[in-house]
Amino acid sequence: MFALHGFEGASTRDIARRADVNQGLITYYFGSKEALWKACVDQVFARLFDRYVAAPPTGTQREQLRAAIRTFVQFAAENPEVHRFMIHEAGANTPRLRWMLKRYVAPLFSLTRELLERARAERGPSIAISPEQLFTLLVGAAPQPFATAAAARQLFGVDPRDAAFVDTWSAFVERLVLPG
Amino acid sequence: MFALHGFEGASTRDIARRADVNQGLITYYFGSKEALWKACVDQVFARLFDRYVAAPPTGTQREQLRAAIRTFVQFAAENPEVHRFMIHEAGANTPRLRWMLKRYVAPLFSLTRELLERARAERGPSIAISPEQLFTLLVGAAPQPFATAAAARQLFGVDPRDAAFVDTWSAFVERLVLPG
DNA sequence: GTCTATAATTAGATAGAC
DNA sequence: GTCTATCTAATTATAGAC
Repeated sequence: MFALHGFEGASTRDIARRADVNQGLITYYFGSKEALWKACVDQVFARLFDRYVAAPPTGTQREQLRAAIRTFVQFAAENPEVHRFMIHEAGANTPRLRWMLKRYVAPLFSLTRELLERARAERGPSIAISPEQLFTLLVGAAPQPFATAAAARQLFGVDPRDAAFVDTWSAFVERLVLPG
Repeated sequence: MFALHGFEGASTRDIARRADVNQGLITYYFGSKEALWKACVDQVFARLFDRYVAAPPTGTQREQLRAAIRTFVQFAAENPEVHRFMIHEAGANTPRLRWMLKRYVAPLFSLTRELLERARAERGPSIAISPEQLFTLLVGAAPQPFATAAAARQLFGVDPRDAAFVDTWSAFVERLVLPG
């Protein structure tokens, strides 16, 4: 609900209804609407980090970078709400944004930067992208078809949730970062 | 306000306060909150189409495609709210989304497709991207640093509104689509 | 631990003075 | 055309029964 309607637009009543529980229980378990929101962010980023822990990268540095991109695209396909959380929150410099960036996004950027620098240090085709560009491309472009699935269906007549689409899209993003 | 907080999250009272007018005037001039939202979408897409009318593309088909990308990136830099509108609305298949897609986004996709196909028909380096991928890349990646400017400042220490940043970012997106 | 009931606030829309 | 005042409904949070 936060991903669909943003923090202000999502109502705790609707959230409770969707969860088939009483609205008062949100206060009982989380304390406030904001604490519930933070718990959602915690959960969704934990899902992302778990994925990297579950499938530790192997092979050359270039292969590891490619695998990391693929993992991220597949995560974005299954969890489009992460992108929506970011876009909803990143418009204004709120305490919620600073909390989410410091806690989750900045570490993710550091990991991305390290992967890229190691792949760059290797012999092979040159990689013409900065860490900031790579990260922005990943968090901006990779989740786009999944976060706007309703638009993709109406405009392109495709369903981004199809496994075939996810594979094709991931290959596309990988090729943007690692040509050849 | 709609771009920052989404349709449900933006209140007509706050909008009226920001415009230094009375809240009742929104009903007087627009009729409803939804009509005000549509007027905002009308205005912002008119700004985009005006830009293409003001600077009609010239040169080879490939140069025209490149110029169109640059125009779009610069528009996204100056109007980050368009991207936010899209992400806010495209999560669910609402009447508002269908209205915006049919009225503005579908025509934009058709134009993009035609530009790409004409550039493809020309001799020159091959362009390995489908119309759908190009469009998704443009509407997803190009506006990302501008729509999440607060995050870019905190994470990267750069201000996406700087003219130098916009130029560099546009060159990056152009190179993604048109290598070489 | 889960519920009903409700307090306090805020929402979009409207009525009517001027 | 712009304002104040207000209506109805929805919001978050709380109180208290069980």
